[in-house]
Amino acid sequence: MELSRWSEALRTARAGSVTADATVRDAAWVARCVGRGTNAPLAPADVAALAATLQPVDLAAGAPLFGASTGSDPGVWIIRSGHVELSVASGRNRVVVGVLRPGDVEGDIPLLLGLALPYAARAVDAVTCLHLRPADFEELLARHPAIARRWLSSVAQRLAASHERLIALLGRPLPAQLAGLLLDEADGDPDGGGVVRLPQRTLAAMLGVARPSLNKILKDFERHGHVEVGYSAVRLIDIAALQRIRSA
Amino acid sequence: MELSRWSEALRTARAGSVTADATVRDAAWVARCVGRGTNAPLAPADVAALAATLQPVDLAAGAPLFGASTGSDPGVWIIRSGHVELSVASGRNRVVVGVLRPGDVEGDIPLLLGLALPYAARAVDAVTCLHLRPADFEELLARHPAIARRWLSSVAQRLAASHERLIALLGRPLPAQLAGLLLDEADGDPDGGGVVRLPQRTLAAMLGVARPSLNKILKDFERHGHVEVGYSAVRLIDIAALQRIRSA
DNA sequence: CCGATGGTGTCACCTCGCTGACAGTCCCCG
DNA sequence: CGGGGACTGTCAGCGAGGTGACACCATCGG
Repeated sequence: MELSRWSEALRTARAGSVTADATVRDAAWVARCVGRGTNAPLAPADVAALAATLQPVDLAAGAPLFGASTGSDPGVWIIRSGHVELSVASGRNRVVVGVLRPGDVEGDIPLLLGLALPYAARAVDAVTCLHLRPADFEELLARHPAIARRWLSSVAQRLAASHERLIALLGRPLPAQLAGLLLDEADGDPDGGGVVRLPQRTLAAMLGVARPSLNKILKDFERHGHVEVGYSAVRLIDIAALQRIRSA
Repeated sequence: MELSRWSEALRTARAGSVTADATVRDAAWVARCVGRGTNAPLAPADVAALAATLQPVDLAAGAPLFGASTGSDPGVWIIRSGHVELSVASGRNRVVVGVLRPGDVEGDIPLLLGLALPYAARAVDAVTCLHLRPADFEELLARHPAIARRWLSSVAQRLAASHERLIALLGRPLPAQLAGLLLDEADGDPDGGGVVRLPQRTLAAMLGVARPSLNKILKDFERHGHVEVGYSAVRLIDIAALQRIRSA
């Protein structure tokens, strides 16, 4: 059925530069559906309780979790400590489309849809996580109705959030789209304004826009003091101004 | 939080022609998330069994189900017979964004997200349906783990399908976008090729595109014998050709 | 049966963003 | 501590699609 494009990225591994951007785009959007923060299906207390039941997995920096090299291992991953990098092969280079942090839950939605994730995951530093094989996941849902109920809300909220972000992009001027994207994707950072740690190429792909066009707007924002453009990173300075531009 | 735009349509009832299109657009996309066919959370057998437990509701043609006049009645609606029209007020006219058919399930996702639907529903002909108030819905999920489990898959699939359709639109030439939209939204009709029963204005809004631009491409399709353009309806003639254009 | 309402078909003008290319800069790996 | 691969910054030319307006035609309620 039509859902198949969720994993088109992995299947169509051609290196053509046109499809490469499509691959990055799909993966980047799917990566926004990770269970995180208030949208995570499991509360920290749940995770602690489950750690006793389900075997934790320890990984050294650089070890792969799923995708490509591991032969695409289905199941749900729950990060307890460390960071995991989500990347997609595009041509002969790797583009990072997201990073998992402690508390994040990944893999449930592809499991529910019966599809593979369009990206590969690799431990950045030492990582501790829980891995639920599909059978474990089913048992978890069957034995803990309260968790199942929260998981339902979590899935709905995560998909709806991404859905809504996409709708908000349709048919708006590029500056408004970009401001919205930056605000949505900003990492809540220690020091005030957030940071978006993605290369301009990925940002452009997410908006379905050419990189030069995006760069122009970005530098424009920088000239007006709204953001600070760095290497593979954009720091948001004037949140209010960006919000104004978003809804212009 | 940002999910609020799901219902922005109803709240911001300004009649400005710019926002009117945004309203139509949002509503039309949300309407694609109705539980239908293989994505419905309930099998026909489930519905029959529940009919004994939960009070059915009968409505005459023209009666409102939810939205506007009923003061936005939350809950889940399950259509057993008849047709229900989903429409949104845009300026001082009503635009239909979708139609519910027997077996369709509507209202669960807004309930999970805690938001109102952005459109109003009205019975087109005599309608029989089941209405679950929020408490009924919770009880249904709590007492029938198997149904809860299927509901989880259903929600994931419906949102992912809409999500995926949106991604497929980004940055593609208009003809490809339109072909994709027509193929996705076509009503499986008795006689061979499907029909899309939406005014061009709604189609244009869904693509975030101006109506003249859409009309141009549509007439182009008609000239090539791919579709037949009617009043508030487009009949698909050459499915294969449209599929070719979609992935051009 | 008729008028109001809204849907469709089309145009000329103009803006926005794409194409494709090239130079400079930053990182990481060896 | 280099060197190659990515990433950023920028440009000129061009084409797709937006704007706003207008004429004509279905539909429906009275």
